[in-house]
Amino acid sequence: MKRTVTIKDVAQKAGCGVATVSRVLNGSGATSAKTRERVFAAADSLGFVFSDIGRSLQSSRTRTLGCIVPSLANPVFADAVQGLQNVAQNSGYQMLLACSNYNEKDETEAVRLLLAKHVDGIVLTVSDVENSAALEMILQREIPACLMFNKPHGSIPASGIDNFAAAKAVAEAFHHMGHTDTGFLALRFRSSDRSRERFEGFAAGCRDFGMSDPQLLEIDEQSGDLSRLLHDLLSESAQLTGIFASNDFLALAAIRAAKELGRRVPEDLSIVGFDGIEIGRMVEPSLATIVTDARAMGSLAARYVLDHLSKADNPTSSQSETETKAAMPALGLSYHFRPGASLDAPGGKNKDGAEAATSTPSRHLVPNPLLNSQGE
Amino acid sequence: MKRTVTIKDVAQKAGCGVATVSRVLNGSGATSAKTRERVFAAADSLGFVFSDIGRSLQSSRTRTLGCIVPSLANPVFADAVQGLQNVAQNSGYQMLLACSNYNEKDETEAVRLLLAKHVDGIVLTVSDVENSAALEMILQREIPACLMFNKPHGSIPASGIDNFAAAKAVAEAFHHMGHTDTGFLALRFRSSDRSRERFEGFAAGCRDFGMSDPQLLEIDEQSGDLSRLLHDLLSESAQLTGIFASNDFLALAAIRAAKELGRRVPEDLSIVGFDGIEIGRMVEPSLATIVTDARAMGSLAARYVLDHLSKADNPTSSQSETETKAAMPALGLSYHFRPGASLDAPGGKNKDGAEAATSTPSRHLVPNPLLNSQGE
DNA sequence: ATGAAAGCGCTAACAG
DNA sequence: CTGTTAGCGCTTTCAT
Repeated sequence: MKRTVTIKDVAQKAGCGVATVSRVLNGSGATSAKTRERVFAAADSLGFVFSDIGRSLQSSRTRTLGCIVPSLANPVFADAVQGLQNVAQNSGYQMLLACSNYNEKDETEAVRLLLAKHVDGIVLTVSDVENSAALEMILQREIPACLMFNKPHGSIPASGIDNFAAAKAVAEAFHHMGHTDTGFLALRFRSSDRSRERFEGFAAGCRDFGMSDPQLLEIDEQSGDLSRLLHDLLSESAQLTGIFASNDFLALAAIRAAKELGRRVPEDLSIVGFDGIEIGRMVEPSLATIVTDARAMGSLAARYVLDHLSKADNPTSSQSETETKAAMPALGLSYHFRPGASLDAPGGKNKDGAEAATSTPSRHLVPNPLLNSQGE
Repeated sequence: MKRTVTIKDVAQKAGCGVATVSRVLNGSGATSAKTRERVFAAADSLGFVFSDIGRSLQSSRTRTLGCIVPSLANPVFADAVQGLQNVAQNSGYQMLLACSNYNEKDETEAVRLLLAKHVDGIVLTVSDVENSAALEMILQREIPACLMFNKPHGSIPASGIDNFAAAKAVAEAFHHMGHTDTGFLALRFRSSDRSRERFEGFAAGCRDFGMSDPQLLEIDEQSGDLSRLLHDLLSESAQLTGIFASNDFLALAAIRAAKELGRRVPEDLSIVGFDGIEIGRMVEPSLATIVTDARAMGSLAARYVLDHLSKADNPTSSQSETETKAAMPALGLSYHFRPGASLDAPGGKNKDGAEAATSTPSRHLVPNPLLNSQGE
């Protein structure tokens, strides 16, 4: 690897001091036209680029955001990262990305590394907000941060939707179709607060609508392959007419498993997902689900963090004067229920016809000032 | 944001010099048990973490890999990044991720930023290998790098498959089903060397099998929304019985568009994709496609780069003595054709029955020494 | 308008 | 065994 060209090299070639080079190339301080000329020429011919690491050491800012998601295999997270990435890029920030692989050890280690790298802010999704060493480290360091998909924690806000309410809307949809015996299907139930919130909301909804309590169908990630586990689970709960899966991925897998078991979807079993990934609209039957805007979650979180970088470093920041440091509520995003062929009345005898599916009144809009028309 | 705890603070609290702290915490050099004790205690109570930026400045290594992909919205790239991420993480490297948004300007800018941040290596996918300012910068800096999805360029290897050959296999599949009039559907044809290679391979295959030359159906990304453009394109080329889309995303969109136009797939129009994303197996009709292992492309590229970091910095490196600097071939990966319901004989009268689809002899295995059983 | 020098956090070389 | 110091690349006073 070629030796790096430093500001010294440029100074030497231009026949001036390093300070002058800095001033010229940064447009700071006054310089004479002739020096400018020589410096530009020298820098150019040498292919000089400022070293961000020298710069960072001096300024204690890295113009880098850290991001931690469980995995990129789930499009929901990939989308969120994309949203974050776009915002960051447009603001001249780079992104250090780490995956927690759904486990807390990697999560904590990732934060440690990001802090060591002195990222200016962090956007992340943790498995359990209430019990995360990673979050504690962030809180202690008082570095600007924002959660995605989770609930707010301490002074750290969260961009996401109201999982509880959304899950309740799913119960409503099932009820609307005449279901009473349902199940909630979850992978990593214990270690995912999102999963738990959705279950609670669903259960509450079922109670509200006079349905039986949903049965918890939990999949232990470690014990074998998903498809076999699903087969077992579905066989054991043949009495259920509807299943709410904690995310679309799982819902899709469940549909496949049900089909393999010879159960028709939705005639024999209705299935509803959560997330609203695009694929859901292309599969057969199309997937009924809660649609969320993962991309927006990423953008919103990124914008929040960028807006809260230390004032000194962020002169253009639009921090509102009225904002208090104490309360840090959720950055609420809208969601809505998307009907799909995977949900019908038990036995497929939906009397209302196709219209019934779309009549469920479940669009929830939460105006968000941070989300402006400029998009990302 | 709380002031960062530095090695000096620890030294002061432990009542010793900074060098001692460094020695103790890094396990380098000899130290007495009592000092060790005090240093650990001090560091611990202060919550000290080494600053990578100070370290990097001194060592000129960042333990960071740069990665540039067109977008994360396409699961193919998300998977590749995931593969890269896993390898990097396991080797103690972090990843700076940038998206080029399929345009060369962002691509070049991203490289500039990564170089400024002094990443130790770069893994990327460019739109056009033959004409990439980004690649030139990398070449000039002589920083370890590896391409993904592209062809090798100069001394930069590429992990990927043989697009030309794979596309030829698609022609074979069409021919096998009795198609003669086909089209090649591409988005961003001009700016994607992958697209072009696939077209060339497909055209060559068509010639080999005595079919008509495939018609090039090009979509100009800028001129309106995809679905309308597809409608137009499909309407104009009603005489074709088969379409090969340059990637699965496009294939899926084409299927949808065809359906909307009232054309049955595959009876009226067969469609084949490229990439083998998982969704393809869940849609209706299931998508015939070339299956590639994007994840492996990422892993392989990462491993290549890690193996080629400057020897001095990478004592454990397993660089082969025989490897020459001159030739830099492709890091070939295997691919295979996956039959699907979206491809049938014209008119849906496939005489061979379902078996025909699977009989296409097109599995290509390329043993790769870099890809060991340890996975990522 | 410009150069010299301090200092950001760290490691390595050199003294003791 | 341990402390002192130089220097990594850069910006920023402070002189000139």
